[in-house]
Amino acid sequence: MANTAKYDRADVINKAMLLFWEKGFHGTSTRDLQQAINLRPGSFYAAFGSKEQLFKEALKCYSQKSSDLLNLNLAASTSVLEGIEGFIKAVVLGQRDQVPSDMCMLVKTIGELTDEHAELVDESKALLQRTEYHIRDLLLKGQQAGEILPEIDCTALAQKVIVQLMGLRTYLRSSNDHVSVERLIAEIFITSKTST
Amino acid sequence: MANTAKYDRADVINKAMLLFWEKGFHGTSTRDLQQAINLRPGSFYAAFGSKEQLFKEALKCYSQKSSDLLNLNLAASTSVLEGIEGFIKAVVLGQRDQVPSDMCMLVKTIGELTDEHAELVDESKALLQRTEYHIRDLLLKGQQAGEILPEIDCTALAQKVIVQLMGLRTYLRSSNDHVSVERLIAEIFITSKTST
DNA sequence: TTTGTATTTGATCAATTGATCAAGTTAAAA
DNA sequence: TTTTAACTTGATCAATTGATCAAATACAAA
Repeated sequence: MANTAKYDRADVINKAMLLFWEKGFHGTSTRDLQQAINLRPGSFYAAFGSKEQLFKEALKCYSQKSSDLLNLNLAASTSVLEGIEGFIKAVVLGQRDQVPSDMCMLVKTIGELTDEHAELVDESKALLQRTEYHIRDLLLKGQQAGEILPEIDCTALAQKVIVQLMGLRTYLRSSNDHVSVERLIAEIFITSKTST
Repeated sequence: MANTAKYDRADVINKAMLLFWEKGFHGTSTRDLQQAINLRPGSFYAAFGSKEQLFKEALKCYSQKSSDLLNLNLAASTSVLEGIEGFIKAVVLGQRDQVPSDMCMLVKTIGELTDEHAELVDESKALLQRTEYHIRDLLLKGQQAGEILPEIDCTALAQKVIVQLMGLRTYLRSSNDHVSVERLIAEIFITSKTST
């Protein structure tokens, strides 16, 4: 063996994620990154190989943080539906100044990039799909617990949730209208809930 | 007077719009543009001043095309609600292979760009808001015509339409699931329509 | 036809891009 | 302590970026 790396890989990826999230793939130069994470080109390319590979790691990091936030809201709630709604509120409204962009990093990525960076687009799509399946499974659990009307198709409802998340975050970035967005969030599950 | 320009400005802006829509602001180089519109740098900068100014013109062009499509669907329909729903279907599902991207160019722009290009972000936001107001006014007209339940808030419904448009176009780009998206479109006005 | 001005052309600019590499430095293993 | 392999550093690369400009060209007005 020999020398050991002086940086914390997870921390470095997290910092890169925040910068990519804010400025996008093309809007972030490798010099921006190297400065933000305090690595010289040699270490940078030894650690990640290319800007594209680091971006892919950043996407995974972002998705993991998002998943953590969902689990946090579930743990703090007494019902699945309440947990998911708490997650939606947290993501769309709750952390606006703790985060570099109102919009979803995965949405920003599939919006920005073309076939030229197919691997990054595909990764973003896959991570979005994973989130959708996660929410579908949670909804099914809530349905079994009697929180959701038995005639509701939870696969379709999960799709609706993802569409609302995409739409609402983008709408908020565009309009900055908190009040209306809060109302629109409250409407998402209104016809699916069992009356309690 | 003297020499006259050999290009059609509207045509040039339209071609630039299509390229910007596909590849985004940073993903499109001035050389890409100059080749696509067949203009040498001198003519290019004499005509548009900068990449940013041409992008702004492209945004306006995009929004005008979108408005034209809405009016086309209204003209082809017997009711306002049918016209708006036709527009949504056309935008989200109907022209997927006639257009360089599934996603809305205005959404792509506010997603890609930061304060560094505030003028372009603001222009995109303004054009999105104009569309929302346009739809709100149409919905009010439909409500006066008895198509929409009198207790419905058309301002809120117009917001909902914009959110769905943003969400559904993005979701389709991500999932490629036509069938589900078609179902989600049908649900938009389901609780607002008067029963006929 | 001549004149004068607007347009077109292609070379070129300085800055930035993503990435490479050899030399120097560090610390674990022998 | 010596060895050795991994890491760090900063100069540097070729390519591309947005943009400028002088010279050549073309056309409407005189």
